Amino acid sequence: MVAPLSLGPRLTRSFFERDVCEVASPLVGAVLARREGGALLAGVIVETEAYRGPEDLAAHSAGGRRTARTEVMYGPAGHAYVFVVYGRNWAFNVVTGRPGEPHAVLVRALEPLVGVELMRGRRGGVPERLVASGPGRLCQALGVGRESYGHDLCAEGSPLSLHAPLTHAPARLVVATPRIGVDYAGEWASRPMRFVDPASPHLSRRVGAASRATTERRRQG
DNA sequence: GAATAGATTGTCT
DNA sequence: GACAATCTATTCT
Repeated sequence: MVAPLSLGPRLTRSFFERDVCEVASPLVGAVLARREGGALLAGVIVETEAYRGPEDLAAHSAGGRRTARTEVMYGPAGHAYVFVVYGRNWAFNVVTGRPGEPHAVLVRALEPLVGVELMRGRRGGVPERLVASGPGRLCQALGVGRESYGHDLCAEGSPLSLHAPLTHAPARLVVATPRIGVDYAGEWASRPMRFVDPASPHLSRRVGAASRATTERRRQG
């Protein structure tokens, strides 16, 4: 009997209270976990995007827009912002910064780590590299939906949680690129606010060689 | 492998 | 009524 894999310590509120890019970058390599009754599902984050309302025209909180949907972004950091895109797909974000700053990090892709077969089954038996390689795909794999809206990811016992990188995992390369699907956002569309591990086969999109050369940097594991 | 079209529904005007 | 921080299948090379 193999001992269950133990996740790293849960990330604390102060981790999320920094600038949104200072959170989005080190989240690459961190672990997103969900507990469903007895089952544990988890994956290593390999792709994130930072959204910095109100000035960021790509953010739902652009221009200080404050509605029932965006409300949680105006609250304290470390809470889940979940929304629907294109009718059928859910997307999972973490609120960052200080209360009143409507910032959030979109988690776009995971490397399945725990509960892989359960997640794969939910995704129609697709190859593992497609199990959580996109915002909608990872929500489907983890069973994240509207009921996760506003959950406090830092609270002890919360079914959704974020954890520090596994201690024995090798350091990951983190590359910044423009964000996906925000062409309507003017100059904000080209800003390097998407953070990926370019070596991962689990990304929603591969990273081009050009952006790799200009923006890559090493991060402590 | 790359490009394209269609699906489908919550949210906001 | 229009649109969207996407996904999938299909149709090309």
